[in-house]
Amino acid sequence: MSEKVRVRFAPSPTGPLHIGGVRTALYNYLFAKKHGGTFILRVEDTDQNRYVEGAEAYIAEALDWLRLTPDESPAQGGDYGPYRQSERKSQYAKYAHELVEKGHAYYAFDTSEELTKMRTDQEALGHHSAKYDRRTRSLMRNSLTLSAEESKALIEKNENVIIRLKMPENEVVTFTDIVREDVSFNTDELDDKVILKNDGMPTYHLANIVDDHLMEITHVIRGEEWLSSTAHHVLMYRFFGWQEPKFTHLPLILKPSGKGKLSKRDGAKFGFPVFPLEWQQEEETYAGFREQGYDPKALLNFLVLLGWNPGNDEEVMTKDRMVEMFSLDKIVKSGARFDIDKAKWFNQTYIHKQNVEELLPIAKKVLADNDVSVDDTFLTKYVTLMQERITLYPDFYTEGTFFFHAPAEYDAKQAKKRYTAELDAHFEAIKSIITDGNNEAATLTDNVKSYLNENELKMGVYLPLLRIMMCGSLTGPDLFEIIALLGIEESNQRIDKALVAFKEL
RNA sequence: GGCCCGUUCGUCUAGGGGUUAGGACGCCAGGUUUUCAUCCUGGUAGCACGGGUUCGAAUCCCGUACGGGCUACCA
Repeated sequence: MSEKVRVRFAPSPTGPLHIGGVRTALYNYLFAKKHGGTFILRVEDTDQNRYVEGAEAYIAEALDWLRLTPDESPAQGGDYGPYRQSERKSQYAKYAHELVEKGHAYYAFDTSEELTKMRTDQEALGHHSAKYDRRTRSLMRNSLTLSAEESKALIEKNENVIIRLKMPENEVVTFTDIVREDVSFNTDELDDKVILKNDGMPTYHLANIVDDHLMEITHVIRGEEWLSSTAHHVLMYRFFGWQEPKFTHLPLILKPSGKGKLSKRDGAKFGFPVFPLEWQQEEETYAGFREQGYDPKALLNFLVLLGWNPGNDEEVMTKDRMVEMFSLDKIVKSGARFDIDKAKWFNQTYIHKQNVEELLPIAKKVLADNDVSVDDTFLTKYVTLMQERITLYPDFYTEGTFFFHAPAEYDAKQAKKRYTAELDAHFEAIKSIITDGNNEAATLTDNVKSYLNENELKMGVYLPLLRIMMCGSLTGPDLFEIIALLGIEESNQRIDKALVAFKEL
């Protein structure tokens, strides 16, 4: 690649960043880093009606959490700013006018009522979803149908004045998409898209290509929903005489089951997040991966493989490795269904691979959120014990609650199966072993096991019972590690308590 | 409806004229673990359909079906 790569992630601040948007950002980021290029965040806030307070901050925070840090952005600036389209408003009109002058665009004055009427009229004639195009524009009020004087007067009145792109007649527009290769559209099928709105703001189509040109974007990597309007974009580049960037349209992320692309409400419906961070809007809370205890690195790893592969069997990759392996031509063409089980597996795998030291502050916070505070020595041992038993970070509490609260109830079925009052004397003996023995799990294991052996007692009876006494059920890490960590006093108390409770079962 | 894009195990995917169609998640079984989980081993399951082209198609072509996107003064 001879020119310096510049790519942008261009979300619209109309709500929280969707997981598909995160993947788009990731691919842009990886491509930029792979080629030593620049990753730009540009906020496309040209629609004031859809602007949502806090959405831009959300996007920035999400990218930060995922460490997808832009090189240029509204927050940090750059040589091609401003990076918020609302702040670039004054620039767009002149480009729209340039297109009018060149005969590639025209003014239109139709009210929304007139537009609706045209569509229903066309519908009556048997034309479904009629467009404002080469066929219908002659029926409407615009600078192509009105006299120059009439148009001028209407433009000066400035009511319902917009600029539309004029689609050429019967031309085949072909562009190359890196994923899909050649894609063609006939201009007769394309509508005259509005490029400058009545409020003076550009629509996406104009703003996007003007900014991409001004910001010297070399590669446009965006969702497949833009594929259909790319012909318009390409035409505009040609009208302006600008070099067009290379296009890559990403397959969409689909619902885990059923029809359509993954949407905002699917999170609640399927019971998993579709947003990186939790988001609240109008009394509704949308779950976030961060809040549910996903590691951002694991999320990224899961996402990178949803629609791309490194060309070999590698799955667990660091971000550096992703950068190294990334290439646009390995992007898959078809949509990918979102599978939360795989996301969980990645998260678990990442937790297993982490150093205990990295996990310490995370576990500490999870425990604190559950009103549990522990000292560092305990925490280190606890995390070491729990690390391989955890899928999501909150499991640091839920998988080990018995460490912090003595069991309130016991697995009656399993206890009854093994317990009789005759066993009490031996549990008293085990208590004294715990009391006498040093506090190492290994020593405890040896001492208790040799006691059982010497007295010809069954391990399969005493050990499960001892576990139920400590944990309430037949789950959890190594029994003697638990006892060692709980300490002599607490362990013995649990035995006493259970011995009483077992008789009631 | 029209235009555009797509279709390999349930899911993510590799493979692009000759492969026992490979890997991963999930699921199932066995082993390890006094338990659960982890871990290890094995198994399960797929080329949407119909026509061509070819000695030979999952792979190339056409059609059909199905899925997706777009069809706003939204992005």
